[in-house]
Amino acid sequence: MRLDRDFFTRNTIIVARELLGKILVLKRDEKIYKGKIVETEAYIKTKDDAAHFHKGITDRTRVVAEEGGHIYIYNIYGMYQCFNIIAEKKGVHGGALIRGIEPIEGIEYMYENRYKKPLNQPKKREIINLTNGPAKFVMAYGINKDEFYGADLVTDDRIWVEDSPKLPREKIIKTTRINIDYAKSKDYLLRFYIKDNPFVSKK
DNA sequence: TCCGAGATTGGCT
DNA sequence: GCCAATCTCGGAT
Repeated sequence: MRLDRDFFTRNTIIVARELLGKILVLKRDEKIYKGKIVETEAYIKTKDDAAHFHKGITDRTRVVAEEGGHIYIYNIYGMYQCFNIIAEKKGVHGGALIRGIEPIEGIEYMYENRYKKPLNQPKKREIINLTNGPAKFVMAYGINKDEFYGADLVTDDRIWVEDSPKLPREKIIKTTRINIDYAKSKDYLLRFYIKDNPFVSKK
């Protein structure tokens, strides 16, 4: 069952943590992609200079001002894109970066999108490498900014998040975020991942 | 096989 | 010039 508005319009940190274990579903050309969210990071509205919207909303980040459930995609390092789910009520700024996904359905499509060749006798390492990073699963799903920037996971008919049973507390690891050494907020414990899951980008 | 350094790349500020 | 990243290749294990 699709997560509704009430899931996304809560506090950013709660949304980021509870997204673990949920299923990101994409339907394109009658092809279904499904994957379990295994790693997230929260970017929050106060005292977080690692957040793109820290100094206020710009044209790049305009969707962050929308109500929770919208999709914020940004370009990074010229060649990659990262996928965030906006949280909080309209006008409050916060979002969760999805950093890792475990493929569940449509693995053959993900494999083709990543390696530009059909899936045939894949190595275990190749499967892990499909979706164990924030730009990797975006490439695997074939998501791009032009197509999905600002889309709404609550109402869109191409992409949504499906509910799943709440994870037990001991399966959730809470730690520091990745590659934000430049930020004063680098030591905030705003990264969450599922313990022992191989599709987590970094332990 | 694993790990670190270096190259890659272009929009944003 | 900087950056919510990734790939490749070399040398070490």
